[in-house]
Amino acid sequence: MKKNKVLSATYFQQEDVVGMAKDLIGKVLVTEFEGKKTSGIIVETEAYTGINDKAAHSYDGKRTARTEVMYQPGGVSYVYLCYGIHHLFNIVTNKKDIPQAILIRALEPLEGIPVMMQRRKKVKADYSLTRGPGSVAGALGLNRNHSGLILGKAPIYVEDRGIIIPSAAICSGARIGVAYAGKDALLPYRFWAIGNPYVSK
DNA sequence: GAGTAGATCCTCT
DNA sequence: GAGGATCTACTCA
Repeated sequence: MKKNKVLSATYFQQEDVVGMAKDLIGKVLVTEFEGKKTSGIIVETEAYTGINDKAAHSYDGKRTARTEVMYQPGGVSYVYLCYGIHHLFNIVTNKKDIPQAILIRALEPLEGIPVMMQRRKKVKADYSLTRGPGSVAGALGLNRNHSGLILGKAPIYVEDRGIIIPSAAICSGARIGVAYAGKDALLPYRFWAIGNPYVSK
């Protein structure tokens, strides 16, 4: 019986953001809000490498009230409202003052599926429940009030449940929805588990 | 099945 | 005042 290991903040303070984005595939993201526990296996991520990355909010060291959490030490949540509708959940990584983050794009639901369906106002469970970053945050009950929370304990944490995704089953490619970033949009900073139905097309 | 438009509100200029 | 790290539904074939 494998022991579930909660990833500590120091894990997220490594310098290899892209490597961590890949490593997070197969880990389990857990939230506990209003006494309701929801969790899912991370099956798709994107790395945002901060000041060098035109697609990141923190490009060129831009520092605003919104991006301030990205400058914190790794292991902090960054939740951002996009298009007035969707919340996107990120994990801040690297050391203090280095604004890098990993966007969680898709999960495979494990626990609390009825709660997720309720939050997403769905009557039947299908693959769209946690496919896409806006859906993930919605299903887990995250909103921008949860930005800046420390990961590693309730209500938000990431567990290693011993789920091994072989490197060969992880694909990488260009990111989605960041075409405005020019050539930076083509960087292979997106990772996903091959063949998983929850991964967006 | 593929392509396109609309929703909707916070944030920065 | 404009635009965004998106999703869904609807149209057309």
